[in-house]
Amino acid sequence: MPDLDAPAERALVAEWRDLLARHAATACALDRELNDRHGLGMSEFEVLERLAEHIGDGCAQLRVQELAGAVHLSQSALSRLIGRLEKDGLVERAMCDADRRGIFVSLTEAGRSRYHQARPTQREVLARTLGPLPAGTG
Amino acid sequence: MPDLDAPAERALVAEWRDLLARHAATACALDRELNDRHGLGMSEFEVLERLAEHIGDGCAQLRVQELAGAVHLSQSALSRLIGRLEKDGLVERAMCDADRRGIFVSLTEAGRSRYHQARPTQREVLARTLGPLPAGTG
DNA sequence: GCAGACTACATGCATGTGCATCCAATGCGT
DNA sequence: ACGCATTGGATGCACATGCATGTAGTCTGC
Repeated sequence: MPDLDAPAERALVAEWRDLLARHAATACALDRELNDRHGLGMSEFEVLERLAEHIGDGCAQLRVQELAGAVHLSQSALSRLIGRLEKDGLVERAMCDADRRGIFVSLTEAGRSRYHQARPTQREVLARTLGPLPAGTG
Repeated sequence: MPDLDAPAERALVAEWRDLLARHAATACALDRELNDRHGLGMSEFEVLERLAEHIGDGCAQLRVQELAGAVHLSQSALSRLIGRLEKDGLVERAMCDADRRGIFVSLTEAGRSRYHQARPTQREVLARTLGPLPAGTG
């Protein structure tokens, strides 16, 4: 059996706590600023960004499942998130011919515009929150 | 205005996505295993751990506010979390004489026992999930 | 000692999430 | 072509969270 206070274990716990702290700080700040300034949540922005990035690939559409992996959300949560974005006119759902059960999600003009407005805000928050490594964690 | 595709910015985004991925993977695995094997959530475990650690300080009690900072939860969420732990008999709430509006939270025997049972599980998941750094992130 | 500001915690409410499930469509075996 | 397992996505439901607010206790100024 491992000794429970081994240095390796303490380092692991410290790393986990640091990860938790950085995630909480960044996610919180991101959610607040994106919401206040652009009416977007953190995950909504991530989805818009994936869609915007994918457009560069030539095909302006992405299946729901692919997005799920990108934003670390369950399939059901992503389905509703896309529903919200669609309700706000930021994305559109379209069926795809090959797999008629699959849904293609694409950015609307409004969605592209909103994304471009929000991106500097997100980058700014990331720079502010992730940039400065917290010196003393323990 | 900054050029939006500057390397520094891309590095920032990559760091953020890595953080998100590591957090999601670890939190998800942790929640699942702690729940399956010990009936605890991730945050519940964290609270028990803080309480257990604090006992070593000589005083077996912690104010709710102090726990909030440790688990990155809102005050209301923490209040309800403590309520759940109390309902399960894992912690006890006690008033403190000095500030009668403050609440001291302390581990019960059952809580201490549960924590000691759950700790190896948590450490195991951390080692499995955080230990192997993902080599290729970009 | 009392009024008002403030602090610590609890609670009503709206919302986002995951699990289980449901529905539609595809693929496979016969 | 038909039945059955599987996949992609939507939905009912339970639950955890955050915000705003409520309640109890403390502190300051008078």
